[in-house]
Amino acid sequence: MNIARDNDGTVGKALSALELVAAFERPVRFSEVLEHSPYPKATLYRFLQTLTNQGLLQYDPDQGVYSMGMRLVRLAHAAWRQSSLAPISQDVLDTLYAQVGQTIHLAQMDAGQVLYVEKRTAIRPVEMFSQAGKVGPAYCTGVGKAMLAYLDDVTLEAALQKQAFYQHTQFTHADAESLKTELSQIQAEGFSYDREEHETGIICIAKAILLNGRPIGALSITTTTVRHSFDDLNEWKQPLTQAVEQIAQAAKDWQFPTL
Amino acid sequence: MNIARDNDGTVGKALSALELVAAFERPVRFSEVLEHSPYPKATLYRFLQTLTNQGLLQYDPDQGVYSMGMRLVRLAHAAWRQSSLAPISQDVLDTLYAQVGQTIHLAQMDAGQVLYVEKRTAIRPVEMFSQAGKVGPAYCTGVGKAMLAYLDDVTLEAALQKQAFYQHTQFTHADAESLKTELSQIQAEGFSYDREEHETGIICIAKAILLNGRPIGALSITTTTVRHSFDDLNEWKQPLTQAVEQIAQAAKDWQFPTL
DNA sequence: AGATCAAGTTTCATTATTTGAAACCATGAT
DNA sequence: ATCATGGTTTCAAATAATGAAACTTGATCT
Repeated sequence: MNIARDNDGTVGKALSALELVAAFERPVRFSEVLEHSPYPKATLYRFLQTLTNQGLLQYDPDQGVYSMGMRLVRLAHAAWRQSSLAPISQDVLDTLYAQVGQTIHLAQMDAGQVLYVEKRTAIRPVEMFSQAGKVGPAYCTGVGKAMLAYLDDVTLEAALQKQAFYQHTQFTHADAESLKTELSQIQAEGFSYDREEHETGIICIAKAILLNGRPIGALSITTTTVRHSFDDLNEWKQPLTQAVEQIAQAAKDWQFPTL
Repeated sequence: MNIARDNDGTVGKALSALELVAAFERPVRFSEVLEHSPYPKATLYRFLQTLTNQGLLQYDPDQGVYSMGMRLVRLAHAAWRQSSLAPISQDVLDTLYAQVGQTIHLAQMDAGQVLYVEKRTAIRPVEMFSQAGKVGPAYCTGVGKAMLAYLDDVTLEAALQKQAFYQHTQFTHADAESLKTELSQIQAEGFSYDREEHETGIICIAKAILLNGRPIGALSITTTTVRHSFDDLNEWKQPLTQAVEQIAQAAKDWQFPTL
């Protein structure tokens, strides 16, 4: 959905410094960040200072380490309510889960990657953030391909640029060409499949959620090769389509609650 | 925990523009934001453009509206794992909830406000982000006062400055002086209480989670006046203390997993 | 103790970015 | 056709960011 996200101005650079800290999955020292940073010492230092001031990072003076700030959680809460499909999809997901009894994922796109915003599983209903906000690749997941299939040319090219095309399994698409061929097929058919492209034994059927022709998210039903065959996936087309349409309608209504 | 967060530089200003959008709880037009903004048209316009480029906002060209971007959710996910108490507290919270059977809140501090990061309730285990990331006042909640009580003078003053002291009920602290008196008492006693200060009928006992003398969060057990008296709250002192100590220990261990 | 070294912090002249008034453009209403 | 409204672009002036180098701190070694 997003195109460039290159360094435009100071804000872009500061945010890229924030991502550097995020990349570590633990609190980090200044020097550790510096090693991975393209910025000179003084510059990076000031970035981290500013980000800390702003609450996007927090600094522990005892250990001299930086970690991600809680302001992000508050902002994400706003993002969640304001523009994720999750809050308007709760009931639909519950119904769909009751119908099919398989793992369900609701995802959106962020910078060419898949971002999971909600799910339903057999174990522990939902585990807060540990689940939401997770990212995954687009080129080898059902939801990812479903959304890519409906992107306009410019956005698609930008997104393809960012795909790693890492060969997770023998079925993973190896390059953009191969993927593109499947994308047009997905668009024609309306459904996208993951045929053990991401993980052996895991398959899924997915469908994009469209609003005015643009993909605003995707919904998938996942299962294993042990429990189901590829053909079985098609039996869920009807409930999946219904759920997708309901979410699309809810999203439309949400756009302008005031008008 | 944070002090200033005033406009330092371009990053600070851009983020304050982001907050403007967040304040609306729906997608907004440019002109709506402009009305509430201290910045001139062209400047705000460029801020929103930059933020959109960076994925902190998203723009819907059909409706011409901005809303919070999904990159925030991804960043918050990192924040959540890296520096919230939630991931390391799961087991402790489960145990505590099993012991007391009352609503439990785990909170941290952000810019003088209370930020709820995890909870346990009777209904629907947890509701993802709709719960996490919520903010509340510090001056009239158990967790808020517990944390305030252990802040150093400078940080405390900055935090008090931000309290609204809105008179929610007849028991709400009306000013900083009155609150300060209770804070020293809380520090002496080690426990903080909400005696219907935020909402009539709702009471709680809370305790700060300390690391090297600094409050890194707080834990509370909430109930109602219908079910329990003020004195009853004290029966939870022991399990509450134990839970707090376990979380503090876990936080200490987490600081340097590599050493 | 003193010397050595690494990590973190500050300075300041240079350079690049941001700023915002005003002009411009697009769209829809009168 | 004209006017308003909301949105977008321009460009010289004002401001903020930059980064090499100097400095401070604190830990480790001799």
